[in-house]
Amino acid sequence: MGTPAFACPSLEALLAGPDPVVGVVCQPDRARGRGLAVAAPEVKRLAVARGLPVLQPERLRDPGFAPALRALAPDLVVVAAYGKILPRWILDLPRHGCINVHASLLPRHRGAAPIPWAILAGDAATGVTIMAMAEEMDAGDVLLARATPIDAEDTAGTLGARLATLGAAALVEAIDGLKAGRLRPVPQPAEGVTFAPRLTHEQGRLDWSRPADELCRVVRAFAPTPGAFTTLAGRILKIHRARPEAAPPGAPPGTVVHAGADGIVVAAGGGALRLLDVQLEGRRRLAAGAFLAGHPLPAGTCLGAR
RNA sequence: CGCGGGGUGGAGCAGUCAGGUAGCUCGCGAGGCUCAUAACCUCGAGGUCGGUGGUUCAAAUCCACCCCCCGCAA
Repeated sequence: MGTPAFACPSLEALLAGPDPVVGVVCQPDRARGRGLAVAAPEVKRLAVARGLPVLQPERLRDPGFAPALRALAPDLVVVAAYGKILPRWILDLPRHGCINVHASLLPRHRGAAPIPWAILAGDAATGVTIMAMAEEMDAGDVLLARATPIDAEDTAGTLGARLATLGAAALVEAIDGLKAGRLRPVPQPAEGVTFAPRLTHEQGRLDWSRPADELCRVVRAFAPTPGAFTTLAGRILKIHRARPEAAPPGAPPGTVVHAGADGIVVAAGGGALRLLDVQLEGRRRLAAGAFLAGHPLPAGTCLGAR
């Protein structure tokens, strides 16, 4: 059971393994994007390409779903970013239970958005955890965890891709371990629990009164989508890539203190943020130099005015 | 039929409303200045203005249809 791209490497890994994948469950196709075209989730596209049966219940208690899932008779259910809370009856259905691929080192960052939250928190490292699912969200016993350092250039995109791969490998390892009987579920420590709820678009708005290194983390956590943003003359300006640095003294937060091919330097609450890749609403993403060719930014221009 | 912005020399933009010589900031090439330079000055190359059709003496500009890119909202 999984829905977005994060779950695809895990599904691929299962397909490559010795155990048959009897079916795939993902969220329903949704009207999304420009023009509200109906689009299938990434996992469904992969499953369909591999000829797997796909279930897409709107609600898990839809009358047709339970019989359909039971008919697949899974011995084990693997969940990776499915997007719905599983009720008791599903957790109890497979003989070997349900295991989950979670993109953090539990008990840190329980919830829907562990990857951006790890970046926002300034964590030096994060990872994936394979756990035996319990009713409480992301609180199940840990079977296996694998860490990866968070690089200063990492974005939610790059980190997510890496964790998806790491998660797939850990999943295979965990299943092997379970079959060999050498994996023992370990309860999560009571200390160190944090929560990583879904991010709202508004949380990507850069508050220039905040320190530059914090703003830089927001940029990385929101990249590539939905993107951190500020405003320029009332229009949304997305910031795709930026770097924190020391600020010249005296410039009020949000003020452009330098603009050139080497970046647009904006004063923050502490230090300054050098904008490297930006995108004006309705326009393409551009490097600072290219952006400035058509949108001159005199020093003193203020960003983020409301 | 969700709302909206856009496609103009290699890059980014103006010009479109009030049809009539293709503009700006860069990049590129040549020359000059300079101890020197990514700086500065001069000159230059480079565009069937997304596509098709229509209106017109004349279309980047007006009309119709199509293709592509992007922001918002979900």
